[in-house]
Amino acid sequence: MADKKLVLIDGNSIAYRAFFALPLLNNDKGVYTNAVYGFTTMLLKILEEEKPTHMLVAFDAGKTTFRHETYKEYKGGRQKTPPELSEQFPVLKELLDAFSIKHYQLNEYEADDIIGTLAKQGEKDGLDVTVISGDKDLLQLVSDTTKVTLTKKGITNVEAYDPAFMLEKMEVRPDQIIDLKALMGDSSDNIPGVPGVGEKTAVKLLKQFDTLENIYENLEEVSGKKLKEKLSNHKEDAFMSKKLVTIETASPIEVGLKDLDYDGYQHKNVSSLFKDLGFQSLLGRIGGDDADAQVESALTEVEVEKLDAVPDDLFTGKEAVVVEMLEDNYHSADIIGVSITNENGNFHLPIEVAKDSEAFSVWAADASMEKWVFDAKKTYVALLRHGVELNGIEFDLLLASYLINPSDNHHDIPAISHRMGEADIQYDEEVYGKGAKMKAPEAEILAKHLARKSAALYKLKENMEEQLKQNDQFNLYHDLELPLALILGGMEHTGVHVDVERLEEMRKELKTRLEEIEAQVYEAAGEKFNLNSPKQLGPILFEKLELPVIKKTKTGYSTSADVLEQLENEHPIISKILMYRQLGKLQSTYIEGLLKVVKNDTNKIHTRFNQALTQTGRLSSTDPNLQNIPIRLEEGRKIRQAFIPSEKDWIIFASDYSQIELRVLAHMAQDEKLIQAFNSGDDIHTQTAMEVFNVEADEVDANMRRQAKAVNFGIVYGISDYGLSQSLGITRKEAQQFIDRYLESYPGVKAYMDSSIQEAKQKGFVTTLMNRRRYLPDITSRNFNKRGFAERTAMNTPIQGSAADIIKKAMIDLHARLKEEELEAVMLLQVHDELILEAPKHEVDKLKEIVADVMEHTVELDVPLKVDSSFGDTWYEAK
DNA sequence: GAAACCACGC
DNA sequence: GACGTACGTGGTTTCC
Repeated sequence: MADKKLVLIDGNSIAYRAFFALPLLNNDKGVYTNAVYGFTTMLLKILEEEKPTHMLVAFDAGKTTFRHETYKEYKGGRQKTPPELSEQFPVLKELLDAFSIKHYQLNEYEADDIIGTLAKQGEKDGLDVTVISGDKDLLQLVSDTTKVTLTKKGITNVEAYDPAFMLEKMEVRPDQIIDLKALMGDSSDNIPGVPGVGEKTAVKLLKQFDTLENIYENLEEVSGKKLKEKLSNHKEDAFMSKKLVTIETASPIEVGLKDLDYDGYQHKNVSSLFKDLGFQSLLGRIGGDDADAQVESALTEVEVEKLDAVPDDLFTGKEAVVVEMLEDNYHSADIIGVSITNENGNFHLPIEVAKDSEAFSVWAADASMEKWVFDAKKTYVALLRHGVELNGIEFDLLLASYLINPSDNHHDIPAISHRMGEADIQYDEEVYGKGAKMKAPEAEILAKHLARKSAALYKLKENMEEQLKQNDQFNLYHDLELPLALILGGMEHTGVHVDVERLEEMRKELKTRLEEIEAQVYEAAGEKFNLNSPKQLGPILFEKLELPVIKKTKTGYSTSADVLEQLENEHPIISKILMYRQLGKLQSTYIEGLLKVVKNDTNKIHTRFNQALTQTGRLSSTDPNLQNIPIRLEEGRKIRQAFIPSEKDWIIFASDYSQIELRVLAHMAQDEKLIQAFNSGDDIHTQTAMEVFNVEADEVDANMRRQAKAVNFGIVYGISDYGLSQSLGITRKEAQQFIDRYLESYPGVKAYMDSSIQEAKQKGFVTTLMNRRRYLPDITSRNFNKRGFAERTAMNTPIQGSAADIIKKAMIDLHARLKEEELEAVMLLQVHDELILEAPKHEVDKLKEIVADVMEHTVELDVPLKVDSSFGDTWYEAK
């Protein structure tokens, strides 16, 4: 037994194993960590059990290897690495650095070759060698002094192969592994082998003939005519395969054993990273006496100059700017500091210095001076509140990150930095605390934290823009989302005027009615209870009143509206509960909810549109959500009476796209029938009913139209047969039949849907008209559910996302047009397929023409876009 | 503070 | 046959 021990780890293989073995968890900062976590548990185990004196983790480099010269289809057809995994590789390397473990990759070579080369050197120098991988190919390296440990199931469940165990388990010797692979091939690496020869046959042949060469020299002795034929027909494939699977043990590596000395890690580096990654459970496993002590941060020192006046020569025309607030509502939050980074360094400005400085305001307003920010809208609105107009915003890290991959939630400077392999920054939570404990740190710490943020911003611009260009998304980013951010900022800042007295009136009226209904419910139930509690309501309905149980939830009886509606004829209490729910919702969410957020000095509401959240490209609206103000039921619709113009003799003006998603579908699918349907101008749901039920227009009754409408709805939102069955109250089978009939009626749509799924499988993502992306890693999942969901998403996102692209572009065009025509009208809200404006009454005629014109022609599709407009003294009247 | 349930819009 | 099913936001209750 040698006293020196070399451990060689196949980094890619173990990372892949860990990624697929563990659920896709991310830490509280939104960085995916499952592969890193799995890798770490394995690493800790190895350190404990193997006690290596020399160590290295090898990674694959890039796309091509010298093997591609032999066979250009090598590893062809392989699924692209999911972005959720690729983004973990930089973190993995950080982890290895923290453990002081050497890692290495070499252009044109695979991790296998690096490992093979070092294993041979180790053997020669008399070291015990252990190779760790999940790839059976590595077994060819097994010898008396080299053992290969393969992951079995999961990540820490492993099996160690020495020559004896190999013979027992694989029935071949280590040197026969390459012959074995040459015969059986390997579909995951696209290695052909001999078709029809699997593991069993290959082992049998090798037992008889020992080597591949020997098999072919004695082909006549091979038993079985078919097998002989197959072997002789694919001789070239077999020998090429052998060449491909043979590990290069003399690769031109630039590291040697002397570089691989391993004498443990610095405890503080590892524990600090574990804390960063949220690996609380692993902290205990690395022991150390300061496990609970405050870990000093591993950050490098940052230089920042604190300014109490703005010097004339501060600005260069290319600066990264961070305007920091603690609370997330930038319409009211205090600015706690401003940080600027340019080629001369980092500079910190207290907000009083910034907003009172003439030089700062002039620079801010100067569009020729570039500003690079994270969240243009937030930065713009926050400064606007302090009377500073920010022009010349050239870069928005938030929008860039969102467009590159919307599913990477948590788009913030530290998280993005870590994803890009820049660790020299802390998360806000670490500096400010969270929840009730959140507060600004002392000035020195704050200045440094903000300096790190603006410095990161300054550094990341080039790389992010490069990624956008490579994705062909730079136009989407630069000419659509970035200008839109400022328009949205303007809308939010303008706010929507509210008739507070009207809301108060409604509240009083509702309060009385709610109390009446509540009393009636208690009367009918025979006891008082909390009517807002499903947990208390359940037993009353289903035990005391013995109503039939239709659906259960995880925790008890379901009392949702669709359940209650089915019970309406069973007991008079039900309709009262439904009414209570309906009115209660209006009262708490809308009346009281809106009253809570009205600014008392102006009676205005300032929502925030989240432009970097939805997976489809739509906006969302919070605090309050003005995209879900009731309209369907009259009772709720009256809420809209409280939304009024901000000036006397002004009106509310609303324009909405008619069936934009279905029109987009017709265009993208190039379905003749659907295009024809829209060109004819007839009612689309009736048209669908005619197709699906195979009847003439005058035979379509209300029920058929209703069903056709639900199917159209399903197509647009990508719902499943189950979803459609729920909305129509039919069985899943019947729903599936509807969908099938729809797709038969519109063969172009069917072909398009299939191609979307294919595209997702091939590229790993789908795209919209303007190149927005959505990654769908689940598209190849073996889990029926996940895959089904991914498939429906692949069909639906290009439609919904393209519609989102279009209305966003319309907003930019309309903004420009209103200015051009010198109208006072302003946009207030966007609700996915409609725009709400306010304007002086006398502009109405012009608006009717202009708004529809802009919206209908912002893009030209193969079907017309149609817009309906209306106006009135309140949002309610604009219908 | 988080999870569960419910309900509103597109 | 699985297993839980468009995208969001927000209110209330309940539990830790």
